[in-house]
Amino acid sequence: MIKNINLKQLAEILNLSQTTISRALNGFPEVSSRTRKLVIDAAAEHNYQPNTRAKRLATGKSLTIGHLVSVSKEHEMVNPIFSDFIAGASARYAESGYDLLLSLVPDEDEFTAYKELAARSAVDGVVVHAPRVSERRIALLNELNLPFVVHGRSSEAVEDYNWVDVNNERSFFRATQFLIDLGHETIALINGVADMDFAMRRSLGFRRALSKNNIYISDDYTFNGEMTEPYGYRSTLVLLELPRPPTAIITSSIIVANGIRRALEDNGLKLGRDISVITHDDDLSYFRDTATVPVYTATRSSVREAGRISADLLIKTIEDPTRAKEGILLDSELIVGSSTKPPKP
Amino acid sequence: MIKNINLKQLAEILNLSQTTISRALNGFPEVSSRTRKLVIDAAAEHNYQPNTRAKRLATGKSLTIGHLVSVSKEHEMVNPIFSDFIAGASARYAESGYDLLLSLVPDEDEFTAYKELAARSAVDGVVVHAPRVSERRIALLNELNLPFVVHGRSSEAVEDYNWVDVNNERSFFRATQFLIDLGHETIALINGVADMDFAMRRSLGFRRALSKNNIYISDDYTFNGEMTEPYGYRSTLVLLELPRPPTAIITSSIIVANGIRRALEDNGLKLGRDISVITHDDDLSYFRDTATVPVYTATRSSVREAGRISADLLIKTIEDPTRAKEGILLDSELIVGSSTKPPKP
DNA sequence: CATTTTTATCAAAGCGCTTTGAATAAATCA
DNA sequence: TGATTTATTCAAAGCGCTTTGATAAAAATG
Repeated sequence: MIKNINLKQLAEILNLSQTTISRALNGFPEVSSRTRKLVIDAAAEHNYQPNTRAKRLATGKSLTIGHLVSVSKEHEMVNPIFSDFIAGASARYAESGYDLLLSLVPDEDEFTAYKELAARSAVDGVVVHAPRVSERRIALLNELNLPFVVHGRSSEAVEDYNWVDVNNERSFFRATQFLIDLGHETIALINGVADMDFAMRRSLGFRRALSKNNIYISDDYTFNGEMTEPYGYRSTLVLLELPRPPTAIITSSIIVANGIRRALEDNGLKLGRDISVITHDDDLSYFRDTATVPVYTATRSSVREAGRISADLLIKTIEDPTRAKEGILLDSELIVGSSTKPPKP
Repeated sequence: MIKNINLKQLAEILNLSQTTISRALNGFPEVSSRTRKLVIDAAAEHNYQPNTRAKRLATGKSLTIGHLVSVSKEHEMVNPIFSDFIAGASARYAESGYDLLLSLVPDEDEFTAYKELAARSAVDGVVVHAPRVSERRIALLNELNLPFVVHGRSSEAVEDYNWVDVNNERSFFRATQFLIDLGHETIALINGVADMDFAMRRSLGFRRALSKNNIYISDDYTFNGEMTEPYGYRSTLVLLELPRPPTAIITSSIIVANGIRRALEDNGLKLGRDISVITHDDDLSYFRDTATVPVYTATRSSVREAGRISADLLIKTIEDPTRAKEGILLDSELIVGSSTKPPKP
């Protein structure tokens, strides 16, 4: 059985004080290089690692970053992008010695969960996922004085805060314009839940492109909901029932896009040829489109990269609390695939 | 700004010793009920929560459970089931006051990561994800004396260990038999990575059904790989090129199944009518099939439920280290959907 | 060479809890 | 009523680190 030793034992072995060992291992200058080498070697030999619990109490830091992911009660849905986001963030945390505390909370308990985390001083900072247009969590976290970074933005927030977001409005504006340029005039939007900030911004971009081109689309052509595959399927069926079905559909998630395609094919329609589709593509690892001509025309932006960048920003904020708040706007690419064609005459 | 107080301050406010307060809040019997009420009320009023760091050092427990998820270097792929698994586990941890420490590590660093976690005493136990047929982590964790539960099993392990698994062999045996009963004789298997234990067992079940029915299938009909959508697509294209394409396909993931369907449809074939498909369905929240007649015939088993059960087993093991090791075998249902029909004559 | 400065090391305090062992007050017993 | 239990409460130690302030030895200075 592998046994670990503690600082005191290592001190006895080396015949040095705990102070010196602690300093040697933490890179303080007031240790002779000979001693430091001795200490480092002995630590490696005896498999010494400072006890996390003790270190945290002594330093007053948690060396932990919290991610509270809320689980929609209605569908018990976990946003699938979060695993890739966290993969990016986790890599950055590891570099700086932070642990990642993950908590999936029913969305109605979200508020309490943040308060509790702060009260018991469990984390040095948190990442706010899935911000709404109007987001009470931002004010709360400021009140709690808990450093945070928002993945996304919250349009109605009045105070400054750190955020990392994709240019959703521009993204969907371009996507819509692209379809219009191809000749489409009846375009549907299958979007996320309406009060999510990203959904609102995408809707804005969509509508700006339409109005710029003097195209009017009735509300029958837009959908808001949790971005599941069946949601894409059902919404598309509704669209196909309309007196004048759309010739193109824009959607917010590749998972929804899969549902759209299924609905099309169930109705004997072919993606691209019969109805064009553009999706936002978070570049999820298990859907990564590596074909030479991608299946979907997409506004693509790596959510894993966003995770890395958010983690980086958060760590900087934690380590320098006086740091000015920063917003980082990532751009998405418009990747042309085979799901978009001019409308059939 | 919301300020939190500590035990000492609360003791001064109440004019009681820290001992009494600690005991009152932790439910010890030697506190008068009047005092206990006083303490609990004051704690609530002043928003007192014991400092996590201090509590952990004092108790010698981390009150934290680690999940190390390895990220395949090759595809940077994060297994999509893990978010639903963790959603289930997280709920159980919350009940008992455990935090969840998540670390996504490149698979070649996996071993070191466990060692480090144990050496610095950061967790009270871990969940082992994605066990291989031959799994060194089991011996390692036993050596480290770190409680653990394996999600899945490792067939070549010699020692006892805690595990929670689905009956993969039986599941795929039944699925295969179901296809054979429908009249299929040329059946393909698009499976996970070969050295994963679940993939091996599913393959076993598949082959057992075939040989029981005296059906011989060449290796050209079986695939092993990371379960992405493009993998399902590409494998299916290969199958369709065979001199004698399969009339049915079994696969290990609904995401792969999506790729299969896309490949079929790109070739003018219809799921079910032209080629039957059975998939294993982990009941992922964003793919949850709620149709009255499910799209896919599937061996379904909720991975979220598995998460809950694994968490429960791990907590029991942590709280009673002498507890005998336990294996929990979950069953999957064979849900008949519209993706399976008798083969075309 | 005596004095100041620098270098290297250490003992002890402190982080905010839990827990041990003692003390006091109240209740019960003989 | 005095002796014994029982019910409450408390002071102090301890968890394993980091950090402060002191000290001794070595080096630099005048």
